[in-house]
Amino acid sequence: MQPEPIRLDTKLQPTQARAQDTYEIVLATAGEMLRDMGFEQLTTNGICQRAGLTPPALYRYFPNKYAILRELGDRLMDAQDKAVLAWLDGDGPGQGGLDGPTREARLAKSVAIQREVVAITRAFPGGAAIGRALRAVPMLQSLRFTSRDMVAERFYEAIRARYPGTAETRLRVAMRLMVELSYAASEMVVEEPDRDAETLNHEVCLLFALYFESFR
Amino acid sequence: MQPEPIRLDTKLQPTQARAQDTYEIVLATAGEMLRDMGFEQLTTNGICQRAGLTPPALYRYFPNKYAILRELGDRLMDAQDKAVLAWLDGDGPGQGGLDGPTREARLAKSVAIQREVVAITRAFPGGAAIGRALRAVPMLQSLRFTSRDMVAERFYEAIRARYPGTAETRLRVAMRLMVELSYAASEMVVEEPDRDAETLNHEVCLLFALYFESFR
DNA sequence: TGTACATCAGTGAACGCGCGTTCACTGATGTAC
DNA sequence: TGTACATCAGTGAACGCGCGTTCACTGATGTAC
Repeated sequence: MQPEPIRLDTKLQPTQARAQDTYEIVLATAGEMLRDMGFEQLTTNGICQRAGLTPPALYRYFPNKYAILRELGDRLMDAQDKAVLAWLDGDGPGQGGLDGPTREARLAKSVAIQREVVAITRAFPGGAAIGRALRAVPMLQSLRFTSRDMVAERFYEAIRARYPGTAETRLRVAMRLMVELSYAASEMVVEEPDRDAETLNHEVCLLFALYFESFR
Repeated sequence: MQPEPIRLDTKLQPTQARAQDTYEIVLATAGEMLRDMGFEQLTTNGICQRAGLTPPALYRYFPNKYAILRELGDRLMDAQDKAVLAWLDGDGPGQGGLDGPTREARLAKSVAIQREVVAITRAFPGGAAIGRALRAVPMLQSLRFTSRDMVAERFYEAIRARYPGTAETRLRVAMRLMVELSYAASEMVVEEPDRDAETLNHEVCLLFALYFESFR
């Protein structure tokens, strides 16, 4: 007899304004607790207590605590991905994030998006902790992978025409690596002391800029 | 009234052979369960059941499950660090891992150590999962940071004389970044399908090789 | 080499607590006429 | 514009289970003479 599979989707969507507030308060509180104590200390009763709710109010919208984390993860990744893809597409032909007249110009653009991703993560309640929790919970790892592979594929499409001399499989793997390491670098910056944040942002962008030039 | 701080050190060290076996079986079983189910599904009772022990046998050596994870983390990081530092020092003057007559020669050496770290992680029961768990449990994050910063400092010492034109603070930050991203890359390789492993190993080494050349 | 005793190692069984979750209900909001 | 009813949203209180952990004990190993 198989154990019942754990549902990860949310249940009812709130319709009234009060319900919408409750829904958001649950998520915000869960994010804070994740930040303060880590995923394994995150409990539904704890969220309710801190949020000033009773458990059935939470269970009206979320079937279990994994669904809460999934929703938080979805939102954080969406926010990051949106920013990165908008940057990649740019605001006109030849104006994408990877375009630029000089290496310095391109580097400056990279640093800007790197900084933006860090800012998004920092502004998100429990941002850094959410990323770590998604890694640690096997059930939710696919979320990270899906997001990463989607972004990597978009980068691949954006650059494959530029480097006809480079094998497609190599470019694909390179983009996956680059996106994964960018995530890791962002997480590192978020947790590092502020004084090193700017240097780290700059260095990681330089790292990838030099790497991209090797495709020629 | 503060809650009692959680001890992370092990309790008794086993003296007899049978006890040594028990100690190791606990660790090996915990590693497997970590791999199969993740940290938050890891329970002391579960470890005992799977290992064919009763709980008091476990509690004779480990005060709680964090101490088990700490010991696993210690061992994995030690094994990785030892390999990397031995590589860095090499087997004679001018024979360190970073030395080499040509870029190709240096790259080949980097790929070798990258491959070795991946192999060490793969051979370790629950290797990849241990790394993720260490990230996710706030209490144990310092383990990762300590290991990373120590290795980064050794790299810094190994290269600072070569690049007198590069600011020391930049080199230091660069080495921390490099080590952190190497960890991330190794974890990625361990979880990726085998067919991409070699390409990834090669690409990540190329990435850092090009970066190091920018210090000149 | 055998015996007595001390110490080490592990068992069987259970504990209390807090976790995720649910039941039966009350109060708040929206809507039809 | 007011009233009656339906639906949405949340409460109070508790549930059973499994978690980490411990008590009192038995069996295994080592050691002194």
